[in-house]
Amino acid sequence: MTVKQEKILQSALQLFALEGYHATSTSKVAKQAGVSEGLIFKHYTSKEGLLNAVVEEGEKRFKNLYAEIVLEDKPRQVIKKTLELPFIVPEEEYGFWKLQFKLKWELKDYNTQKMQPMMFALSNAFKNLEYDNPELEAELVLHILDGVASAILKDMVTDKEELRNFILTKYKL
Amino acid sequence: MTVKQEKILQSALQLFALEGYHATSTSKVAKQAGVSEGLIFKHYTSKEGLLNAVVEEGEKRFKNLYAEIVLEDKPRQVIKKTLELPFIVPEEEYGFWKLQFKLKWELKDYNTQKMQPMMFALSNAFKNLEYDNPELEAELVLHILDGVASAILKDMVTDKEELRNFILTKYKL
Amino acid sequence: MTVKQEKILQSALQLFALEGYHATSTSKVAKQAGVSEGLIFKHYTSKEGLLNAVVEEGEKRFKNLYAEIVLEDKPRQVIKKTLELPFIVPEEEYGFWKLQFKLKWELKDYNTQKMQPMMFALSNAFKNLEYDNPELEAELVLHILDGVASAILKDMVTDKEELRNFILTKYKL
Amino acid sequence: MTVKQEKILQSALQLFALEGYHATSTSKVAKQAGVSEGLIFKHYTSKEGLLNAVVEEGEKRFKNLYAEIVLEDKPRQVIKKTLELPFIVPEEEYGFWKLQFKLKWELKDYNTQKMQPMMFALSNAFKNLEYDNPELEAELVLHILDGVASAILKDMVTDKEELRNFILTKYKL
DNA sequence: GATGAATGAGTTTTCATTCAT
DNA sequence: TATGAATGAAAACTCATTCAT
Repeated sequence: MTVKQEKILQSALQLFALEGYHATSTSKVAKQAGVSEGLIFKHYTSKEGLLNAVVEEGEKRFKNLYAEIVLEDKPRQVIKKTLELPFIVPEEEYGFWKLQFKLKWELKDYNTQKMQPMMFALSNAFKNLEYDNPELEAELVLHILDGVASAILKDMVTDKEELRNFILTKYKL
Repeated sequence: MTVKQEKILQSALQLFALEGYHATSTSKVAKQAGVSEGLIFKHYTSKEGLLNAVVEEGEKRFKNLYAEIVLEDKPRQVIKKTLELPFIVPEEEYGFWKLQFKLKWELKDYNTQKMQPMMFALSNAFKNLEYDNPELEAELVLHILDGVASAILKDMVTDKEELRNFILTKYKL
Repeated sequence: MTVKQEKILQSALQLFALEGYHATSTSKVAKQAGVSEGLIFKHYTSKEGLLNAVVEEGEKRFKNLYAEIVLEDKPRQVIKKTLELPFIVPEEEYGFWKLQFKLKWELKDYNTQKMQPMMFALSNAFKNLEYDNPELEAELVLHILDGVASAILKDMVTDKEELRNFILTKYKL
Repeated sequence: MTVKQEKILQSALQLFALEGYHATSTSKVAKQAGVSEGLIFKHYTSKEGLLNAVVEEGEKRFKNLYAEIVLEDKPRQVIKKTLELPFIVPEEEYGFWKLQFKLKWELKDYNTQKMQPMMFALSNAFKNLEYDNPELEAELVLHILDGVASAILKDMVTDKEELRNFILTKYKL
């Protein structure tokens, strides 16, 4: 991965996040990356290829993010860490995550399996805590996660700390 | 509003929902609507104008949808009806609502005030039920609503009835 | 000639003068005239037909303008009146005359014969005044007329009165 | 400036001259230049950009044309060379100059300062020759220049040599 | 006489992609 | 590896014109 190749990926990430995949032209990406348009195709073969690289990068960061959740063995901690996820993402990364959420709607076949390991970890946690319906509890937590993260990324949450505490208290965490 | 003008709006709605705004060309819309491409511009001045018309239509339906929630006076009912929203939308309308969710991400300045009346109705309801933190309770309900609706529209919820009952039970409704 | 028909002609005149024939769309003309686009075609059959009407109107005014020159019998007066022409046109009519000058360049076959009667009157005048080369004198006067009128219409002449006197003095008129 | 870029400029020049700016489509220009339409926009960003390039080219040739007049120090020669200008332009260049005259009417803000250096040279010449009103003499010469050039370019002058001699004799040159 | 909905061909412009260097 | 000239297809949009009412 050369410096310019990296530059392209970063620019694509930023622009796709800001304007959406379809609304971003390869020429814009090239300009922002400070490279020739041709180079994008040398490195990523097509615009879609570039998108895939961006998505893969997303997957990597995704895995990083919930790695410790999946590995966590204290059930309370699993739930707590999941619900805290949207609050611990640093603001510089909002653009990146916004893109991931955007792509979930924009792409026909955006990998939906991604959440499976977390689903599994959560329902296990609820099982250990002897909740009546661990699977549904897990599902609800993921929906809350999604709803809260969406709101935060769209800058609709004014007091994040307050919301976080409120949610954690609700779940007695 | 002539028949053809209506036809254009319907086609735009459908295609924007299916493929996204940027990925849908005006020529496709025209073809699907069975009209000349020029007519789109006669009636809606630009592609963006057409989008605005679609968004306005969305706003209308939105208001319809939560009209009875806002007018409801029994606090339990306000909350119940809100949380049931994603489950009562008929499947034929999924395309339409998918578009609205998509647009929230795609548009630079998608009207975020839209939820204000519901926010107000909900926090009032929680106040009447003497919850400790009615505003935050209301906010959380809206985030759940958003998360659940997203999941349903993306066809990620296998047993909707089950999920609905589970959520209502959680809130003792 | 109905009121609306007149309105169309006036608007066409103004817009063709301001922006040029090709740069003016029939829809603009209709809008400015406050009529439906269809009406233009009812009355003038085509955009070119409208142009012809404008040109004919131009010819009429043209004839009016040099009518008294051609009829004038004192030779000095013929020359004087010719050279004074650009200075006596009222400023409200500049738009109209600008259009005529523009059309001379824009149209392939703008009637060039129009000047013939003046040419004739002028060379006669110079003949009577016993100039050596009356035809060429006449031609030059017409070129001066054209150059001066162009400059005035393009708003390049700051002191019209001064220029007028200067030219008349030159010709001892 | 690549070969094709040059080709585009030449074709534009020719077509704009022949048919006028507004009446010439970019596709025509591309076809005549033997390039893809897209290339025009790569090199000149817009149709107007192409026009600007054409105008600039005009300005260059313009400067060339009167360079030696401005540098001339014998006052008689300054005036003579000015008035001879329309007669020494080779016929192959008529298309080009026609365009320049056309544009003076077609463009909203065609640079009118262009004549300033000649104006200056001429009034200086007349001052040196102790004419009563050097500025107005200069202005008149420029109007004559404009009128005569217009007539020649519109092919309205049958005997150019005759006219040239006549004018020069008038000014005793 | 007048409207305005509707069209089809055309216009300017954008875009992803290729290729010689 | 990297450039940038070049393309062809498609995009958004305009325009003169027709026609039913």
